[in-house]
Amino acid sequence: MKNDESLVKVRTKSVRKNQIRLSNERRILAAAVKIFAGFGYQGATTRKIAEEAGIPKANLHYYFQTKEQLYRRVLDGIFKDWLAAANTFDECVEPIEALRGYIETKMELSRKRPLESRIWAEEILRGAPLIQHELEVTLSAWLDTRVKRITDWINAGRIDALNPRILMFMIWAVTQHFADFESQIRALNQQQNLSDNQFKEAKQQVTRIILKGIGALD
Amino acid sequence: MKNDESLVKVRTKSVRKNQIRLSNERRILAAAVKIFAGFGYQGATTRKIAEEAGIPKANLHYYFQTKEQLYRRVLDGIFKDWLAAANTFDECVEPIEALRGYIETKMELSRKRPLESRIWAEEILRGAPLIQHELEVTLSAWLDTRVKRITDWINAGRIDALNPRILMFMIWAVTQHFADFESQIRALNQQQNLSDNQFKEAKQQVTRIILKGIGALD
DNA sequence: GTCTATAACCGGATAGAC
DNA sequence: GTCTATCCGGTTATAGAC
Repeated sequence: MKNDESLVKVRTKSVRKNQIRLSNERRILAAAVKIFAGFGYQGATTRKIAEEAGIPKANLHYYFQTKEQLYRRVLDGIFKDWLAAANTFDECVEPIEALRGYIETKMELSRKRPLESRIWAEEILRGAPLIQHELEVTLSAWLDTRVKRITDWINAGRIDALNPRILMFMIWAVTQHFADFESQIRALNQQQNLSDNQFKEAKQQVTRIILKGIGALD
Repeated sequence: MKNDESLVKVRTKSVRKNQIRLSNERRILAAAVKIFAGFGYQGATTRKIAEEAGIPKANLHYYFQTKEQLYRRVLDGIFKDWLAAANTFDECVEPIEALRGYIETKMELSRKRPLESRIWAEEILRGAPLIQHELEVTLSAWLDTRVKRITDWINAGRIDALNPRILMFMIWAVTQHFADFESQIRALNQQQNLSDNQFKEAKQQVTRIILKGIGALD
């Protein structure tokens, strides 16, 4: 009897602790995304992140031992989103629909989660010191799969003959630009972020130029 | 006589000093471009820059009182190059030639001076704290001029109806991507930078897709 | 699990001799 | 104009009381 009770207590306590840990980790990770995006890896300080999360700095180090560990966790989350954005691409058979869906998904991602895009961009700018291996293995394999599909479309005469990798680079470049260079776009738009209508127009124009440019609309 | 001699001496000495100053400033600025591009503004240290320039840290501070002043000088140089890249654009009458020339010039700039492109990109990523005003005034006026020309082409039916600003954003995004995301491209190209031939292919494909995409080839 | 205090270190900038 | 030594402020990370 006594044994059972104490077991229950231990389990209850352990569950609650896990909930506390999870909830605190989420708070910290959300704060870290903001601060890393705003100041870069070097410019971000654990003090700023802790302040943003509303906890003492020491608590942050209790949950994430080092700044680099925290940063890696943030990058991992972003990488998963990146790969998942291709779902639309894979589900569609037609080149027009697959590419349109992918471009629109990436544009939406830039609109709704620009911070993550900027953290990714900075990591690449710095030479991808922490994610180089992931790029070479996981992203490379991911890209190969999509390259094959595009090659099939070319062989079937559905789109112009072109280098599929360079097409993907173009799509990444254009869509992520709206997140990564947001401050420049704002400065060139009367100090206003693009309105929903302006962004919709951008999305449509980007999609149309690329699809027409590769002969998918011929 | 004595007076003349001393005047000459002073002038000679002054000229030599100016040459020393100019030559040292150039060394430091070149080193600063490398280090700022490789580590970002926060990650770059005056010690690293001084080492790269082959001088003691104190000398660097003799020529540029603060790290921020040095960084501003670097940014100024980059901004001038950016604006100058539009010369081809302005010299050509035909939309095809003007845009082709501009895209190719920007691609060449990404190829030959990727470090500068990355410094610019990081500054924008961080919200353009130091160059916001230049963007709002100088770059904005620069862009307006090009927007007018594109609008004329649209009205003359030479290219499709589109938002000229978004077209320019697309061109910037795609061309600068080859400098800013070089490490990602390398990881997806068997850990090799694009060869001259690969880059040439990229340049041609980028130009073709955009020109065809906006109906300039119809 | 939380928090205050602090150790250990590093970076920007300068003093002052040469 | 050059260089060594140093100050000062800020950063990561941890010790140890609660």
